[in-house]
Formats: sequence, structure tokens, C-alpha cells
Amino acid sequence: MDNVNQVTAVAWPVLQVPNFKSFAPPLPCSQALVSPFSAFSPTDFLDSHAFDFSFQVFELQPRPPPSTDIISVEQPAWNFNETVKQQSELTNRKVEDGYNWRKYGQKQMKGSENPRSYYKCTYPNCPTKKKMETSLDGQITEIVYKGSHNHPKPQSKRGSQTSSSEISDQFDKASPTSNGDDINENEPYSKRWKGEDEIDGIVGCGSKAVKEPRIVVQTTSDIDILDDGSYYKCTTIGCPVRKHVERASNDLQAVITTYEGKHNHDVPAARGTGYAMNRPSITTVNNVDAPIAMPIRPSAIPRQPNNISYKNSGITLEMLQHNNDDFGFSRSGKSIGSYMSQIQFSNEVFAKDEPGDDSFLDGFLS
DNA sequence: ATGGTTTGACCCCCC
DNA sequence: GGGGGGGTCAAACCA
Repeated sequence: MDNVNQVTAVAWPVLQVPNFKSFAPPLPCSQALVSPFSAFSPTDFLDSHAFDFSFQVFELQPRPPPSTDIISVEQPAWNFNETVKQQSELTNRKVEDGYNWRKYGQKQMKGSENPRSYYKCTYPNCPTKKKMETSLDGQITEIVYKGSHNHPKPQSKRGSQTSSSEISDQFDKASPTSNGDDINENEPYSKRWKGEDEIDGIVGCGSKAVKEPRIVVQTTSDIDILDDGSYYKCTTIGCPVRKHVERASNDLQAVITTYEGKHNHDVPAARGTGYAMNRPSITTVNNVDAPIAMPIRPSAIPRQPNNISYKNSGITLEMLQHNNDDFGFSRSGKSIGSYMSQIQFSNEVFAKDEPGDDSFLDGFLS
């Protein structure tokens, strides 16, 4: 990995991307004590077949003082001492995820104060799109990626705002990006949100101050998922992060992973030597390269030594048993039901958990 | 000249 | 069939 150093030096440390606006500081949120905000690049992880759901991880950290538009994007995978700052430009509002996006529309959603922006990948003939909802204070409340890239991440312009591209460069070399079975590209996934009151699920700490973005990733996979989906929660005590992996109703190949909440703790140390080392080689199945690196903070201190972490990840999610009767993990604002405290830490469970690769999102959500 | 953003209009789907 | 809402288009604008 001869370009790792190059990449890490620029990309993985604390990046700073412009906030969307410089407004009032975030409203108090019980879970936002540690790290404010997160965003990510799920398009990097759409390796559904291998279920190596690793993403690039970006932690956006809105700065309360309005004097700056900078959001930190922390990528402390292995070279966390380095810092790259990007000066905010209001005209260059983008969440760096390694790809280039062009905004093609914006809508004010009914029943929501948060405008939704529509982006397309600027790569020719790339069908990937993303929707991004931002709260009034400019924080991203929800990102929905649709489709997967049929091309490698664009070459970055060093020193420019494409630093995150550099993050991904390290993975691209193993990313042939075939034109495989990107079959869910045309799935009208967006329709799912209709009537599901998306925002409710993440407005948990204020009337409108959404501090934990719901992150929805649509991909494809053959993995075995329960009919009603599999529910997971972070095993760190008091951590609210949850994940739901489910199949799209209209496409048996499509897997929808929804992350909610934000880790209120540091990323526990991963097993072994950190995923940057033990992460398996990149596989590319679904047109998308699966990056190796995961957001492990070398400085993180495991708070639950007995926890079993996912491979390569410091974050541990437990699969939640549920039944149709009493498990109420809500997709529509209903109360979240009781979670089984029993943790099924078997290899099978781990295998099950890989789809969403919490190590990806959970890590950056922390 | 090029490429990205803004924004009103239009299209399509669903109820 | 009509209305509403979400998604997209495209012209104008901007850097």
C-alpha cells in the first residue's frame, strides 16, 4: 500500500469540510455530548456480496461558534495526528466522501423544516444519487444513497477540497469497479419513506434539533436477514445507537440498513491490531470498492473489555432478538421496544452483523 | 469557458 | 380523475 501514507497524511486525519451554514450552536442533545455529528460515504461500502460493508467514515463536527463554517471530518484510522483543514466556502458545500457530486435539486419536504437536497455523481453515466436532508442549522439529518458507483473514485486534486477522494484512493487500487449486478439502482427506495415520518426517528432530543442523522444505505446482498429485519444496538451501556437491517420489500436482493443515533462513547479498541491491518483485502462486487479502513481511534479506550467487537471494529453492536409481538423498533415513529439484553455473540451473529458493517458507521457515528 | 448551485417548473406516482 | 408530494429538469446565475 504505497500510497497509504500519502492518503492518510491528507485524508484520514481530521478533515474539515464546510458546514452548510453557520447558525446557532446545536441545541442541547443528550446524546451529543461527545461528538456532534456524522456523515459518511456508504457508497464506498456497497460490497454486498462479500458483506464487507466498510465505508469511508467521516465525522462531521459542527462547530458551535458561528464564526466558522468548518466541520471536522475525523478519520483517525491510523494517522490521526495529522490534520487537514478545509476552509469553508459557502459555495462549496459538500460532504466529502470521495466522489464528486452535483446538486440538481432541492425541495422543502412536507411536514419537515429540513430542506432536502438532491445530488448526482458527476462521473459520466454514473447513476449514483444521494439525498441529503439538513436541519435549519445546517446539520445533516439524513443521507440516503441510491445506487452505487460504476467507476473508481475520482482522482483527487491534492490540496483541494477533494481530500476525501484521497482517502479513498487507497482503496481504489483494489477497486476494479465492475459493472456488476447493481440491480437495486432503480429501486424506488425513496418511496419507502413516504408516510414513514422519517424525521421522527431522529428527533429525539428536541423539537427540531436533529443531532443524530439517520443514515440509510441501500445495497444488495444475499445475506440471510430475518423477515422483519435484524435489529442491532450498540452494546456499550447507555449508547443509543441502533441499526436495522432489512430487505427491501420489492427487491429480495436489496438490503436497507438504517442507522440511528450516535455513539456517546469512544470507539473501543478493535480486536487484534486494528482493522487497518487486519481488514481483509478489498473486494469489489457491486460496482463499488469496499474500502479497507475503518474508523478506529487508536486512542480509544474500551469501556467494556468483555465486549466482543466486530472484526476490525471497535464498536460492538449486538443483534437484537425480536419477535413480531413485542419488538417495537420503530420505523415510523413508534416507540422502540424492548431490546433483548442477551447478546448472541457467536460467529453466526457476527456474520449476520456484517451486512451493515457497523464498524463502519458506528465508528464514525461515535 | 467550464462546472457547480439555485430555483421555479414540470413530471410522475400514489392516495 | 384530481390533487398532493417527491423527484427531476433546465435555465439562470455564480465562481
